[in-house]
Amino acid sequence: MLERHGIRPSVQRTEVLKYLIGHRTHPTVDDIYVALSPKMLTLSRTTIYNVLKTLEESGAVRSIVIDEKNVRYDICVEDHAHFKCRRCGKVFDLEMPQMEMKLPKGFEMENTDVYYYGICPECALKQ
Amino acid sequence: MLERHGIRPSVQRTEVLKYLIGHRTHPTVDDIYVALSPKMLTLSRTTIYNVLKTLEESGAVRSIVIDEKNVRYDICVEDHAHFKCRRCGKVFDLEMPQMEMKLPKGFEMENTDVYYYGICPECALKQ
DNA sequence: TCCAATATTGTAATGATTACATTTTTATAT
DNA sequence: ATATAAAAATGTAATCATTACAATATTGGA
Repeated sequence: MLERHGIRPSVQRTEVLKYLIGHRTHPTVDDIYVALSPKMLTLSRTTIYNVLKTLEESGAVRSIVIDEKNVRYDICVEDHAHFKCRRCGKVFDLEMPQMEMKLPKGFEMENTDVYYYGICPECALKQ
Repeated sequence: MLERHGIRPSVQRTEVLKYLIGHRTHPTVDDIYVALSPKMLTLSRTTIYNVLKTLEESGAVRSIVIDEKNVRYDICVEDHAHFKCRRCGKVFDLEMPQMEMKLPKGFEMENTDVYYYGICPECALKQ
């Protein structure tokens, strides 16, 4: 998969990518670092930043900035929307809605981010 | 307007609100500070943060987090979308699109943010 | 006018991200 | 296998927006 995106595979790149594939929870840099560092004793946070930057530039992952201080990463790069639960904080992938927009003359739109906020099913049941 | 939102009017609150009403450019905290501090010599950045927090909590303004490090503020609190020009960086208010979404069972949606990215009319003409 | 509540101010702390110099690893040619 | 040059990883220090907090100032009502 790395090679398909023109990225030279290294141990660190492979592990970060594997983590993202296995954990579709939109982890932060720190989530990834905390998860991987016990197995990779010399792993550095900076490396995670570097790897994610490389992966994002090649289009292998996508970053999402939803309502908070730190950036999250998503292995799913197809067009989709995100839902953030304001109770538990989890971020879910949702289908992109059909949108009918009247873009004023002259605006050239390239892409769209859609973020929903509310309560997720699990938290809704708890109340 | 402040009183309508249950906020005690102070010089600082009034000036920040006036600035937002007069500058619909989605300014950052720093934009506001740089603009107002020459006229209010003792003005503090912290005050701007405090004022904006108060204004946002009362629903008088809305904050937007679009693709960057610092938060922007918008006096227009009605439901609308935002367009960010990737060339000049300006943020524009746009009409909220008609959206037809299939929200999976159990998700309780409260509000939605829609962000467009692309080239604004002015920058499109320049090229 | 006085007093208590509230707001403002300035400094210091926080915390995510980046810059950068050093070390390590990798791929290739010898 | 060895040497070498390019690329990647590492760790420390810097940056910068935001927040915490304590001190000072302002406000509105008794």
